[in-house]
Formats: sequence, C-alpha cells, structure tokens
Amino acid sequence: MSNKKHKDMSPEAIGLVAARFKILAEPLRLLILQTLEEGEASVTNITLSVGSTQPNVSKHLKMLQDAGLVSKRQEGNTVYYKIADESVFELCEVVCGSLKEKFSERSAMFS
Amino acid sequence: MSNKKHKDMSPEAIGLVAARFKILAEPLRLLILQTLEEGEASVTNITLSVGSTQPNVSKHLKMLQDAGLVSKRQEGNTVYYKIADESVFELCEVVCGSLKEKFSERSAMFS
DNA sequence: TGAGCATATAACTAGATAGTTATATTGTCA
DNA sequence: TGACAATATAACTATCTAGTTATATGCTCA
Repeated sequence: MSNKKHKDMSPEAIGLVAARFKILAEPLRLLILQTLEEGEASVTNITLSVGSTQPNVSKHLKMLQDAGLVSKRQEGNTVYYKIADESVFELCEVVCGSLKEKFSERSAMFS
Repeated sequence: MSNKKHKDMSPEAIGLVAARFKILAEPLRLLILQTLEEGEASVTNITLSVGSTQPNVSKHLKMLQDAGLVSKRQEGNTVYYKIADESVFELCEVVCGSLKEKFSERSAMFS
C-alpha cells in the first residue's frame, strides 16, 4: 500500500533533527565549520578567518559545542576548537548537490 | 599542508546552504515532509496529519515550495502537494545517524 | 603582584518568524 | 446565480536570536 522506507519519527526525534538543522542554518556558523575543516584553530584565528567579532564567534562556538559539532582544548591562554562531528560536511555536500541540480535546471530553461 | 577535500564556498553559496538548512529547521515543516513521503496529499489531509491549522500549513507549504522541496498540482477545488526534492530525506538520515551515535555514546557512559 | 592577552559572559537592540484570527479567492454544484 | 468547500493571504502578536558593547574571568610573564 505504502512505499515508504522507514518508520515515522516521534515528535521528540523530529524536534532534535530540526534543532540540528537550526544549528547549521546560520552562515557564520557554516563559515566557522568551514574554517575548522582545515584543522583545529584558536578563537582568535577563527575570528580573523570569518571576519566577525570575538564575542560573537565565542557565542557561536558555544552553540556548536553544545550541539556536539565541535570540541575544545585549552592550552595555556588560548582555546583551540576542532570538528567533533564530521557528518556536517556530508550534510553540506548533499545540500550543495541539490542546489547545483536546481540551478542547472533553472539555467537550462534559458537555453 | 592541508588535507581538506574541496574548495571553500563563496559567501553567497554559504548563504544558500544556510537558507536550505533553515527551511528544514522547523519541526512542523519536517512533519509535513514526512507526511508527503508517503505520497502526495491535499492541504486538508496534510493539516489533519500534522495537527496544525490550515493557514499555518499553507504558509509552511509555500515556504517549502519556494525552496523547491515540494511542488503542487491543482485538481478542481483541492491542491495536492508532493515531494520535489528527495534529498531532504537523505539529509534527515544523516542527521539521525549522527544523533543516534551521539546518544549511544552518552548511554555508554553509564555502563 | 600586577600588567596584559585570550576567551567567555551579560545586557541590550533590532530584525525575523511561527502561530492565530479574520478574510479573500477560487472552484463546485444545486 | 448563490451557497458552500478548499486554499491562500493579510494583519497582528509573541518569541527568538544575531550582533554589539561592555565587562568578567583566567592565564602568562616580567
């Protein structure tokens, strides 16, 4: 009768998934993750890399850490963050693929 | 020197990716997509399925359509929506896998 | 100890948006 | 045509959050 492949998720599970997407729904956080993809980095260096202010970056780093996407390590005075969940890049790739397809369809409309 | 696998994205591209995640960052929209995974459905049936109000569901359906994730078809009085971009389910699966792993690590801490 | 640096936190503001209620639009059918 | 049904839209409110500014915390080193 139905061809769906998996069970429906509970409302709580749906909420958790939505929360994960929400974390990724902010350009600055994606920029931070992109920066960290090259390896761990200090808050100062992340701040310089993404072109924002230090308090703002610290706040976003905290959100990313609370979500389990990054982890930190302190060495003396400076705190180094790194990626803790590589799935974020897989997610971005899927989205990029979808967007690329969408735009190639659009451009095909003019040819 | 660096082991990253792909080029950095432009700020515009980052913004588009973030916008896609934002669309998925809402439990009700995920519920709607989950409903549509079983096949096309009218606004009325979607509304009943997700347990919200008709105007609210119509608004979210419009957002999903603008994002290219669903498409609609009118038949007489009723409008049927269906999935237009299957990548959303792949995204949810990746997130679910990540969350599952995260929670199994948590539970392992108590054993 | 005290100065200075790196990071975190607090308080605030402005803008965005989910949900509600009311109404408009469009189609069907008697 | 007129009543009714399905969907869309408009206006409004309450909530949330990104960014800013100011300040606190904690470490290092002279």
